[in-house]
Amino acid sequence: MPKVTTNIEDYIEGIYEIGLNGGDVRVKDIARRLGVTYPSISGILKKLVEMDLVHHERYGAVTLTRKGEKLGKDITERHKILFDFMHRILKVPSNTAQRDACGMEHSMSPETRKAFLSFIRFVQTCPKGEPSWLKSYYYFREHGQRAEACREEKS
Amino acid sequence: MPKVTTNIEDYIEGIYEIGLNGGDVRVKDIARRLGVTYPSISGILKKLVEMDLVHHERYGAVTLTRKGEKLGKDITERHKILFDFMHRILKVPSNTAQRDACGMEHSMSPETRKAFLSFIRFVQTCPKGEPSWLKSYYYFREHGQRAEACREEKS
DNA sequence: CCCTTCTTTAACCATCGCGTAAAGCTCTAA
DNA sequence: TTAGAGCTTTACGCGATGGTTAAAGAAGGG
Repeated sequence: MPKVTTNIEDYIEGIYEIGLNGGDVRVKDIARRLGVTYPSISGILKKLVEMDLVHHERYGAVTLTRKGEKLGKDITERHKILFDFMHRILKVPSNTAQRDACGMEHSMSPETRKAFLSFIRFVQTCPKGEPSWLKSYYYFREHGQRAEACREEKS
Repeated sequence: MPKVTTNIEDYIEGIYEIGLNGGDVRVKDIARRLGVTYPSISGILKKLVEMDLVHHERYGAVTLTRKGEKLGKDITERHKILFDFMHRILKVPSNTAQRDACGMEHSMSPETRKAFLSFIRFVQTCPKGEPSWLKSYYYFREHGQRAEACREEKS
């Protein structure tokens, strides 16, 4: 039984996201998204079927099994969490955050994921909008030292 | 010229960190740290020499070139930054944070790295010790909703 | 100077991840 | 209804990666 490599995860993620658009997921769609040739996809699909991650019969559309669906959703969410944290909170430029998330998403444990997600929610549900401490962080990063406001923070 | 794969990075990181203990870095040290056999190291070293990342002559000790030193330091720091953020700030358990950092360190751009580092410094240099908003985050993560104190935060 | 320990060489192996060429389906449009 | 375009699969091959074992060859301490 083949192992779930990062490449496999990328394929499953791709298939999952193509599926979100509605409509069948065809070999050509996957090939286009991943930037490889049709035969490569055929080969990978064999492996994915063997691993019980996708359903696929000759010349048919590709669908994720329950297991594949779970994995696809999982990776997609890890990606989104990392991206959101880096881009929306750390304010890392969008394309950089995307690239980094693509690599990092494969190594994120469920525990870390939960911690990041809570953090994002914590920031985004702040009743006052962008939290003051976050503004202080941007200031700190920009100027190399703390703003005055930060020192008045309540305990 | 071989590419700098994540594996190569792991070897360089390993060599760099062994070197920090002082004393020569020998093939056996690297083998023990990376959990592979001596001949594997000999093989890899050929590649690392070719890539101008290490100096090494037959039966001699291994030293990093300027380029290798830079890379080793770089990766080690990315690892540390990720680990510190996840463990010390997000409070992800140490061993989990270590494992995640090992994978994620390879995909961290300089920009993201700077942002994380600033964040850690921002938290750790808080004049009042652990910032109140961070306590609020732990509370939020634990209880699924914000503590009262958080709503009183100053702008 | 010998013996242990370290290191290297040589040969080999299993995947992996992709490609090309060519053949085989499918489905549509005339 | 059939021809052809487009999609998919098969067969084959390739180069890189990342290791292994077996055995030979240095180094160095007693």
